[in-house]
Amino acid sequence: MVQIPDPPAPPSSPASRPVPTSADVARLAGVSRATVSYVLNNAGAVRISEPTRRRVHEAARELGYVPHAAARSLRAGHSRMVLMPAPPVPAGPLYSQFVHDFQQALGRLDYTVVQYGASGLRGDEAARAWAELRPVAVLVPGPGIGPEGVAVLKRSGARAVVTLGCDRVEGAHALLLDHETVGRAAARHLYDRGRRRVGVVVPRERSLDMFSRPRLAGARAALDGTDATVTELSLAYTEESARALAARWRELGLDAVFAFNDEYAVLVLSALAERGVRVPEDTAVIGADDLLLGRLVRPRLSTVHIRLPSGRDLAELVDRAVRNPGTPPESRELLAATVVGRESS
Amino acid sequence: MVQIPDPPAPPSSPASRPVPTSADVARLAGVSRATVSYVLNNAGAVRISEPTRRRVHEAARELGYVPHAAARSLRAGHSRMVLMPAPPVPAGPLYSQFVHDFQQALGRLDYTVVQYGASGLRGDEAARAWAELRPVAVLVPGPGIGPEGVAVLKRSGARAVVTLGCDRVEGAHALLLDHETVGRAAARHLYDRGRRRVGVVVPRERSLDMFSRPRLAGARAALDGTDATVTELSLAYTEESARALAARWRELGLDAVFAFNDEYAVLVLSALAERGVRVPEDTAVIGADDLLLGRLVRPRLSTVHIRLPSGRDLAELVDRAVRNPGTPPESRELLAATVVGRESS
DNA sequence: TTGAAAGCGATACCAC
DNA sequence: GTGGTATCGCTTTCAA
Repeated sequence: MVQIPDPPAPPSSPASRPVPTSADVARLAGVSRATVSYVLNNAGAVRISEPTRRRVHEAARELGYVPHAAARSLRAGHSRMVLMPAPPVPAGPLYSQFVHDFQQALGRLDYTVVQYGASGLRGDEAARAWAELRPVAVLVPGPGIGPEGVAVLKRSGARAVVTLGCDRVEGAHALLLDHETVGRAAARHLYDRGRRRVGVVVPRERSLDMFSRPRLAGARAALDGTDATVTELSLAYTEESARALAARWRELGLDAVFAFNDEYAVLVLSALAERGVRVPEDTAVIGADDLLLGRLVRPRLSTVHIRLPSGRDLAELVDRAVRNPGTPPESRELLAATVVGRESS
Repeated sequence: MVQIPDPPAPPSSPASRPVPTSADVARLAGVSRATVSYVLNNAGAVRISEPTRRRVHEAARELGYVPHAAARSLRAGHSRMVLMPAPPVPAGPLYSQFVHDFQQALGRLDYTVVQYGASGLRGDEAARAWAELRPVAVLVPGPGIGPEGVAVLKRSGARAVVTLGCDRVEGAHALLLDHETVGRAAARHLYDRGRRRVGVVVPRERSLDMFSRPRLAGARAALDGTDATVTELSLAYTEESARALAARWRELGLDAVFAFNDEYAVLVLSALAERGVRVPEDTAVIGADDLLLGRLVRPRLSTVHIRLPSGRDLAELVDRAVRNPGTPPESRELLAATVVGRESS
C-alpha cells in the first residue's frame, strides 16, 4: 500500500482524524475487508480462525470502529426502520403513552422506530421527504398524507403505510380515530340528562383543529333535529381565556358544555367554580379522553373514554403488513367511544 | 417499451417493481445519470438546456422517483441529522413541549431531528447504535451515556454531543438539570412555613428514578442537620395507590409532603381530601414543574417552577457547536428552581 | 480460511 | 451543455 501525501487538509476539520472504516480495521488487523465483515457480523456460513477473529475484534476496538448504517442498508437494499412523522403539535399524554408502547413493541420485533421531525413540509412534499429515508413502514398521525403520498411511499419501498386519523386513505392501512363519534357521544349524553343549550369548547390552538372540528361536528350532528342548540366556544389553554369565558357565562345562558378534552374541561371547571357557577346544577360539564386528571378534580369529571389501539396490537399489524405486503389494507375502527358519567354532568 | 417476461418472482414481493433510481430516470429521459443529478439538485455551476431539464423532470415525475437519502449522505460524507434517543419513559408534558420547540427551531436552521427509539440497549451499546447513524449531533436525555459513549460518537463524526441531565459528562456539552435543587427548594419552603415532619413522594415507576431520586436527595440534604425529618413515600400513579397512602396518613403523622411533581401532588391532594385531611392546615402539599394543572385545583397547588431551556436556545447551541467543533464543551445550569407558593402550603 | 472484486445509489470532477 | 467515471462504506459471491 503506497502512502499518498494528504492533500492540504480543509481548514474546517482541524485535527480530527477521519472516521475509521472497515478498511482501516482490516489494515490494522492485517486481513481483508471481507474478513472483517465476516467476523463482525458473526457470519455463520464462513469459519474464521480464532486468532484472526481476535485480531479483528481488537483492531475494531482500538480504532473505535462503528459500522456505517447507511452504507450497510444501501448494500442490503432494505432496512428495518419504521418511520413516524412527528405530529405538528406537542404530544398529549395519550399520544405519548401510545408512541412509547408502540416503540417498545416494535423494538421487540426487531424494528427500529424513528420519529422524524420534518415539520414545515406538507402533503406530497412531506411524503417525498419521508420516502427518501426508505423506511420499511410508515405510521402517519393525523391527516398528513393523501393517496398520492401513499403511492410515493410504496413506490420507494415502504411495505406498509398506516394512517392514524379520521379518514381512510386509498392504499393505506387505517386506524380510524373517529372523533365525530366522541362529540356525538358527549352531546347525546348531555341531551339524555335533559340539557338543551349545549356549549362546545373548541381550542383556539389551530393545530388541534384536526381533533376539535370533528368533535364539534359530531356534537352538532347528534343534536341536529332536536330542540337543543349548540354554541361554539373558542378557548385558549390559559387561565385568562377561561376566566374571560366564565365571565360571560350567564349571558351565554348555557346549561351544558362539552369541553373538547379533559384538560380543557378542567380548565373550564375551575373558571366556572371561581364565578360561582354550580356544576352540574347550573351547568353540566363533560370532557373527553378519560385522563386520570378528571378523576382527581371535584366534582369528578364526566368524560368520553377513548380506547386507543395498544402499541402491541399496532406493532403486530405493522409486522404482518411488512411480511406480507400483498394483502389489501385493513381498516380498524379504534374509537369505541363510551361515556363515563361522573359527578360533573 | 418492450414487455420483458418477469423472472420467476421471489414469493416475497409479488408484483412490486423495483424502486426507481436516478439511472432509471436517466434512461427514460435519454440522458446520463450525471445530468439527472444536476437537474434535480439545481446545480448552479452547470447549465443545462431547458428542454433537457423538462425531460428529466418529467421522467422523474412519471417514475415517482425519490432520491435515496442513505446513498446521498454516504456520498456526501455527512448529513444534517440531529439524533435524540427517545427517553425510556413516556414523555411528560414538559418534555413534549420542549422536544417540539427544539424540533421546530432546528428545522429552521435546516437540520433534521430524529427521535430514535432504540430501547433495550444501554450504555456503550446504545452509543454505538446511535453512532451507526452518523448523526451530526446528538442530544441525550438523562443519564444514557458515559464518557466512552461520547468518545465513540465523536470518533464516528458527531460534531456535538449534548447531554440533558443531572451530571456533566466528559467531552459533551451539558445542560444540567439539577433535580436536587428542586428537592432542596421544596423542602426549604416547607421548613420555612414551620413544617417539620416532611414526606417525600417517590413514584413507584422505576423509570422516573432518575428524576425522583435526586429530588428526594435534595430534600434530605436541605433538612439535614435541622430538627425536621424526611419520610420517603412510595406511590404509584393510580387512585388506588393514592387512597392506600391517604389511609395511613394519620399514623404517618406528617405535616407536609413534597410530591415529586404536580401530577403526583394533585393525586395526593385528591386522596387526602377524600379522607378529610385538610390542606394546608393539617398537611402542606407542594409539587414541582409548575404545570397549569396546579393552578386549576383547589386549594391551588404550591409548586417548584423549573425553567427549561427554550428549544430555540438549545438549537442555537447545537448549531454553534456543529459549525465550530473545536470549542470546548459548554455547561449550562438550567434549573433556576423557584418556589411558587400558592394555597396548598 | 482468506482475498479480490462487483455493486448498492448518488454526486462531482474532468473531458469532450 | 453533457457524458463517463471514481468514489463514499459495506456485504457477499466466487476463486484461490
